[in-house]
Amino acid sequence: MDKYDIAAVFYEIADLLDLQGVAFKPQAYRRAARNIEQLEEDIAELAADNRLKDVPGVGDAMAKKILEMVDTGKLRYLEELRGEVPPGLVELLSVPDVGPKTAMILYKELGISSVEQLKQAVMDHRLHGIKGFGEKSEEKILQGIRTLESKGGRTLLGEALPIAEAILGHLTSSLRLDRVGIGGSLRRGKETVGDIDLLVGDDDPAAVMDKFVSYPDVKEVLMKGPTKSSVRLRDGLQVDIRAVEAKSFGAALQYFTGSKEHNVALRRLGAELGFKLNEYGLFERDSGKMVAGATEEEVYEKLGLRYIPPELRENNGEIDAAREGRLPELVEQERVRGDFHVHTNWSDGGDTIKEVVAAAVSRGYEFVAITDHSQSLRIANGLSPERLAKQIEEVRKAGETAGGRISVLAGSEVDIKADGSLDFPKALLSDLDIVIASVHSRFKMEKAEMTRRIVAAVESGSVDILGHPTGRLIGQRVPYEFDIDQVLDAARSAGVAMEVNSFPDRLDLNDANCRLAKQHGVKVAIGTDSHSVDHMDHMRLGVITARRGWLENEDVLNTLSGKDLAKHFHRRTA
DNA sequence: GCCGTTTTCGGCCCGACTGTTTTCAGTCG
Repeated sequence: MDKYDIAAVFYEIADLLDLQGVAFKPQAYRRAARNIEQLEEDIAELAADNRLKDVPGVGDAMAKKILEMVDTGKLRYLEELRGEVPPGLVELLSVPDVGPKTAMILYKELGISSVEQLKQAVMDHRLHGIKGFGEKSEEKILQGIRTLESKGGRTLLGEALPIAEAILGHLTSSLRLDRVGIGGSLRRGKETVGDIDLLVGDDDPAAVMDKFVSYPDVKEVLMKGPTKSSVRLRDGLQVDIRAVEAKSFGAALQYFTGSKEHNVALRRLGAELGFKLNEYGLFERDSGKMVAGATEEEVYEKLGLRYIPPELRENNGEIDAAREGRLPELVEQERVRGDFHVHTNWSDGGDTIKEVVAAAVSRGYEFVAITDHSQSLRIANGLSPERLAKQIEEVRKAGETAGGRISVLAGSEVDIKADGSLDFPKALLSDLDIVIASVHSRFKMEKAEMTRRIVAAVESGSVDILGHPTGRLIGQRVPYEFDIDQVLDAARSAGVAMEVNSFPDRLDLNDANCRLAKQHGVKVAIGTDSHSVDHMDHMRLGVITARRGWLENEDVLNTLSGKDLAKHFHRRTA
């Protein structure tokens, strides 16, 4: 069993103990599970060295259980617990508004032990007679089940962000709000979010709550109080808002941005320094005196830390780095000088080369690469060698027309064929300014074969960027199987960059792999993979993903000036 | 079940909101 298996066992134990009404132990198991998941070292090795108790939250009892799992692959204690709790009850906990207490009552009173049975019972109004359950309870639970069924999944960052911004616009259209912002996983830039969290610092919160629930897209008001409200939008997305006094805005923003793990670590640090940290501020424990809270910056400062950007707040080493002054200077959207990956109506894009160039100019870019598909991708109207040669001329002309305002790069997103060869002859590729190579077929290859295929393209001498390197589509398609370390090593030797494809359902490389690329000494090139000029705004999603991967300006080729860029890609051999 | 400048027992984050309860329990974040 690896660390994830062991953590999963502990999470399940926590749920089972919760259902039995056991206090405190569930938190202890969850805390240990979280720390086990984040271990850098191999847990079997820790076990062999008798160092399991070095893991925070793991004591004698849990160390023994981990040993048993490492040795036998099972845990008797878990089997026992499962025997005491009807199977299926854990599943009930996934229904919003059903917690351990409710789940146990439902089982004892009505024998319910699955979501399906619960749904049936609610429809038959069988919850009615039970003490503590009324009409509203049934309605709420039914709503919860419907939510679970319809939106079991999460919402893409690229979808949630514009919605959050629209709601903020609605609030500020008629109210003068000094301090207002997005919190939660959306602010941290996670690739998907479960809901949208908004925060307001204002001394008239009631007006904000009224305005909030009047947003036109609201389908249902889940709760509304003087400082806290929740709504569900027509598309099923839940939005929470919270209001605090202006003097607490920074502390509240920090608190509601999370992550939970980051906050736990931060509060612990605060406690060590004699402070109490909550959503209202940072307080001296003894005197109760407030020492920070209006801004996030001062909260971090008083804790002896450099300001930690939201994208890093995952308790992945950022707190130590902030204390020791070695946080990365993360790449910034303002430093992005161009887009490496844009399609036009020559293949499957919607707009002309001229329109793409104009869109790039209007975004203040210094360069834009025209990268249409290659001949094998028939479905996308991929270019034949002849058409590509013709397109290169067109691109050159567009560049001249644009004058000195922008450099227009002639490029291609060339297919990596199943045998690892490229979809255009080498001589033609050498006429281009920039070549992205991508896998678009035969996704289900065996791992070693796929690795060879991609490495061959990287080492071809014709490629500048590996396009959407893992091929995943968020929530739809898993990455293809290949050895990413091997590909990154080859890319480093060949001077090939990894794309961060910023299309909302790709974000490929993802955050963790961005960090991995940097560790391998490989640069990253952000491309929007735009199929219409509107898509070019997705650049920010790629930047956020790179930031979550701890990347700095120098790690990201989009920050290079046109001149340095030419130098960078010139190394490609013909 | 873990942890300790509160150190081997007694805490463990806690505030907001809802529904049904007539003073509070349960859930969520």
